[in-house]
Amino acid sequence: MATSKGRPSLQDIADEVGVTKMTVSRCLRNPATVSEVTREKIAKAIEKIGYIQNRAPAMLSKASSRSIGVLIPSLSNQVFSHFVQGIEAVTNKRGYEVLLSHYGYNEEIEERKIDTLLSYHVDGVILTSTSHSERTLKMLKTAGIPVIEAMELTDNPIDIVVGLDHKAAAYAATQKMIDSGKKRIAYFGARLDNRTKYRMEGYDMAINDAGYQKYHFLTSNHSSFTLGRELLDRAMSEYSDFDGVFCTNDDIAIGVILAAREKGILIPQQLAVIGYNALDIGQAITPSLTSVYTPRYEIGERSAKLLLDRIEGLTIDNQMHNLGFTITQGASS
Amino acid sequence: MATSKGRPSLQDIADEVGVTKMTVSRCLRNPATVSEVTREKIAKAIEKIGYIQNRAPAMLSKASSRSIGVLIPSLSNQVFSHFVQGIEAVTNKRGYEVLLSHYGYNEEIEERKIDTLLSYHVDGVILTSTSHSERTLKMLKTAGIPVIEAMELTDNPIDIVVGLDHKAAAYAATQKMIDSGKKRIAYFGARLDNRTKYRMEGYDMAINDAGYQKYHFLTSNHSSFTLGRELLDRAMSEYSDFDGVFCTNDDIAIGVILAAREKGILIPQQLAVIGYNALDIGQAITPSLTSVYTPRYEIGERSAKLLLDRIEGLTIDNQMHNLGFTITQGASS
DNA sequence: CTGAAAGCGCTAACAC
DNA sequence: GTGTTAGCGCTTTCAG
Repeated sequence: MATSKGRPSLQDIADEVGVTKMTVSRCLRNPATVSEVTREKIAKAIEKIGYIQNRAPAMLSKASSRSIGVLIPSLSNQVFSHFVQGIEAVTNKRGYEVLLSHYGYNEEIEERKIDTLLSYHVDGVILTSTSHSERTLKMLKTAGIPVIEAMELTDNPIDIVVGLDHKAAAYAATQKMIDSGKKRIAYFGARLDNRTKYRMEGYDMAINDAGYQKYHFLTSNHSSFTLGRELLDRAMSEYSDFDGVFCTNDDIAIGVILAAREKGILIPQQLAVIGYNALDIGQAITPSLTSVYTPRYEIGERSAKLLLDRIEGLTIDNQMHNLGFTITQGASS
Repeated sequence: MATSKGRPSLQDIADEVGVTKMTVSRCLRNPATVSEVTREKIAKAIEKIGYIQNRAPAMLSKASSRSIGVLIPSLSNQVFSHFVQGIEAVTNKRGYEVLLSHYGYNEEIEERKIDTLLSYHVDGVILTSTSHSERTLKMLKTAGIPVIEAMELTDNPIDIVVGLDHKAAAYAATQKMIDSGKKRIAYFGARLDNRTKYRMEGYDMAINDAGYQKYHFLTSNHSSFTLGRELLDRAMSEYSDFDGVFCTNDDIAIGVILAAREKGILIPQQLAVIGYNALDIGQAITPSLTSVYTPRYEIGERSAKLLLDRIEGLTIDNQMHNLGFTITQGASS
């Protein structure tokens, strides 16, 4: 009976203890259903043999895998790090595992990664975008598992959406600059993903409402600190009398502040700067950065909670969860 | 025959086409072994039905899962983002999937994550540290799969190690400062993980060899820009006449430069600063940061290559792969 | 509280 | 080029 070759199985533990693998299986999932003596013997045997769970059979039977898939666009952005921490705070507590994938803001890669996650029979998926390829949508539908779209809102959700209104946030940030008396405000954008587009729309609307002129400076390059400098140079060579910049993220905003200081431009007197996401580094520079704080940890938590609730069959009251934003006042505006 | 309830299976496609699932299975894994007519019919059926792969049976049979596990300590550090990109460049090309986990520099979490990865029957694992819990080591041994330890070197490897000599790199960086005439050089360290310790040892050795005095300023907080400022304040209140700082990472170094500039300290004349990792932001500030470039992308590539080679049964010539470092000369030293 | 049997979906090995 | 059979390791169901 003892298999004893290759990776240990429940049978190996059962043999060691002198019961059937069924008893061991029960003991692992619900210790209370096994007598205390047996339970202790099994625990010792598992320790001794070094048993490692095997998820394959559970996946094969229609049983749930107690794991969820999470897709993030980038591995080097604190925003998504906080987001995942929020998710894991919930999954840890409720006994689920997270399978993590990143797709570099690329819909095709997203599609491939989702394919892989589904092949592992995840019980649900959390996505960090609201636009997906046709095949992605079809696969998710075929899989028939709950899906959360997180970070941004949409009128056309797959199912549940948890995020914030980036357009409104950008509107508020731009309006704040307008209120402070700035009249020639530029928008610096990088990497043309959805959220950047929403932010630009918010900026556009605020500028329009004020009756001012729009100035877009965009690049499809990945955002970075040096990009802020480049965009500032470009903007200044085309128009010299800006008095404000709303940047699509903090990295660019920091780059702008650093470059502006070198050029002797006074911030915020000559040029007000507002960023987006309110990352730590904004507090390390002088002047400290005014930014839009996005509650990504909370978005992660809420997303996971709703997903697990739905997986476990609870009914969700509403589909759209807007977790808002706040503007953190720095000295740069 | 038609199952048609729940997720589509190979049988559903087989029924649609009028062959057995065996033919479909062959067609998926090795299209050349199936007639062209059948192949096309199967492709259409898969498209129509929306078949999603199921990895569970393959895992159950002793077949390889064609996936590897990768453990990284942090989700918000460009270093590991580059590292994973290097890995995926190789796995994509060779048809493997990556299962990603992060453990926040915590050995216990690493242990749990490895447990999970093994439960998915990954064919191999890439770790980003060389110190692991007893149980981690036992599990990896029991699983009997190839393991790579990446990023740092060790005398006591599990199997293959790919990385660089952080102590030597730190020694070189410190020596460079000494060569430039600096005599009172401090070390700023955060989060006391292995690599930070190696860097401190390199610093210590260089300072000792020069016959100078060591000055350690450490904190176990997570590294960040604001930390650089705090460490500088602490250092200056205890000793006022530093002329150089070697920082355990670029974030801290940037924080130091920004704070020093505010205090009117001239860099590098009054205070030379050297960082570690040579991230993009070091080029965005003035003065640009001198730093130690670590070839993490290449480490990722090499790690993946060696792991897949070993998985596929090739013999690996040597266990220790030192990929070196270079010092990028900025204006801060 | 514990055991026995069936089956999840796929693939390796062997026919034909 | 395609079909048949057996079995991976666990859980579900039904007995005892």
